Amino acid sequence: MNTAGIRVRFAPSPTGPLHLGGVRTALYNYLFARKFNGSFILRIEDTDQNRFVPGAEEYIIKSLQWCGLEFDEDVLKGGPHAPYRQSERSVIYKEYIQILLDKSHAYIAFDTAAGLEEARNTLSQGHEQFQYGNKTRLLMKNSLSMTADEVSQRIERGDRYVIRVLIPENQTVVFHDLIRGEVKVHTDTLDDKVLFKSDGLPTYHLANVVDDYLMKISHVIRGEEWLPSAPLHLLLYRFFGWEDCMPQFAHLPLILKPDGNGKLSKRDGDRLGFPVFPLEWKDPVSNDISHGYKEDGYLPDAFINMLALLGWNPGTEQEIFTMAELIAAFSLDRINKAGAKFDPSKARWFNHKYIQQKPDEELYNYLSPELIANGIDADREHVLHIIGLIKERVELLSDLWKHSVFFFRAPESYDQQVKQKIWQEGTSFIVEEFAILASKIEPFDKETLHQLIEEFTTARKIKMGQLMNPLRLLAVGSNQGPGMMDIAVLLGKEEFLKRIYRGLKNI
RNA sequence: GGCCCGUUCGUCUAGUCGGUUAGGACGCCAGGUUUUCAUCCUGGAAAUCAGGGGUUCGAUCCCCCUACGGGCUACCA
Repeated sequence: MNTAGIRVRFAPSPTGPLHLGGVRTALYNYLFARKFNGSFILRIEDTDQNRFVPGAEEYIIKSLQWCGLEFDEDVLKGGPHAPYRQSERSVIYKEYIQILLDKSHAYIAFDTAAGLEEARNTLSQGHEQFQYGNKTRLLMKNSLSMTADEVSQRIERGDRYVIRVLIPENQTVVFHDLIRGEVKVHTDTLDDKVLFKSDGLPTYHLANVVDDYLMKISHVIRGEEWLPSAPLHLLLYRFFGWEDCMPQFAHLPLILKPDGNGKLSKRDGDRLGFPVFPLEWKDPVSNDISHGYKEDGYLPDAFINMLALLGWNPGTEQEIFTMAELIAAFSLDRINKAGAKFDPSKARWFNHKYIQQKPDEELYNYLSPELIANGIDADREHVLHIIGLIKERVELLSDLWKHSVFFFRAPESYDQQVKQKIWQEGTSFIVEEFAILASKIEPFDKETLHQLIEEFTTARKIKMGQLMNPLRLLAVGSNQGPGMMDIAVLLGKEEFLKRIYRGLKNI
């Protein structure tokens, strides 16, 4: 493969929040670009004003930023092929659609919505659906079926019209997809797609071909939903005479819902309780809030790692990758053909792994705001210590607080199920005896405490658990947490004993 | 309906020159470590490679058909 001048683009439509699949498409483009020292470009495909959603573009940019996918050219920083928002490039498309018109590869069509509806009703024969194409185009109201005079008259009087591609008859379009190999389609099954809408803006098909050409895109890496229209795009390159510099195509498999079949959608996340969006999204119309990976406590590198392996694999047994490792290992030919069902529990596993690896200092940044929000003013060193003890058991960053709260607050209730299991005749007495001895030790550190516990349990002929479990229940309120001695030491002698006595009274 | 794409453990996948006890990971189960819960360690169950035909001494791997699943089929991307 020629790797000189690699340029790829991520081209979302700002019609709402970017979901998992979109992020993965962006990621694969990014990985591919970085691997070959190419350029990664963001192009906003906002040619449909009806579907414009305020805030969506900002959301997309912020999401990708959070993921660590930085663009070389985009709407904010510009670049040699600005503007990068298609709504700002409308003059360009007008110029190019005219070329197609002049070469008779496109034609003007006046059909109204009602007219098309009628055609769909009357021209569908049996099981065959109406298709605006070689069999029907002469029956419709367009520059092919009308005289030139009639056409110009209609235009002059202000009739609205669209411009359709004129699909050639009886040809086979063949192209090579980098993931799927050779794909062949007969032109008679293609319809005369609208290239230019009556509102003066192009449709995706025209805009993406013109822009990819103008922006010197070398590879188009996009979702499988575009595969059926790829032959049309190839035809457009041919009509423009750009076939020799046409980008190579790679159509990615879809991400499917975890249960059943079909494309993953926002609904599945709500239904099964996992986020499908990188960042939280508040719908500007309904005000509905959708969960985001960030807000739910996922680390961006874990999220990216998980996504990278959903549909691609390195051919080795490595599963944990830094971005640099992903860039080094990535290749398009190791992308799977079949769709991948999304597995939320694997996403959690990745996050768990990443949290375990994270330095305590970094985790501190996530826990500290939560402490402040809960009105806790704790010494940084102290908190760092706690994080070191609990991090191996937290799956989500948002669990950091849940797993450490008892270090900052004495329990208000005691798990009665646990009590039933561990509290025996004489437990209160043992605990009280122990508390008296513990109050005398100095220093109150792990070693000294350990020694005391050894001596105490040996002398009383009891098992360690008979002492430790009740202590834990009184100090923590349940059967959770790191080693009991670590907890006691971190709490400090005074607080520890206070909890013991208070607990004995209230349990 | 038409066109296109796909099909290896429940899930993500390895397997790319046809000969493997079909490997790994998540999840699940069991055991061990531990003062608890987790972590961690060990082990286990789990795929007649969608089905049927070929080609071949031999097919997960090559060819064909069928089934099933998915995508597309807008003046949306």
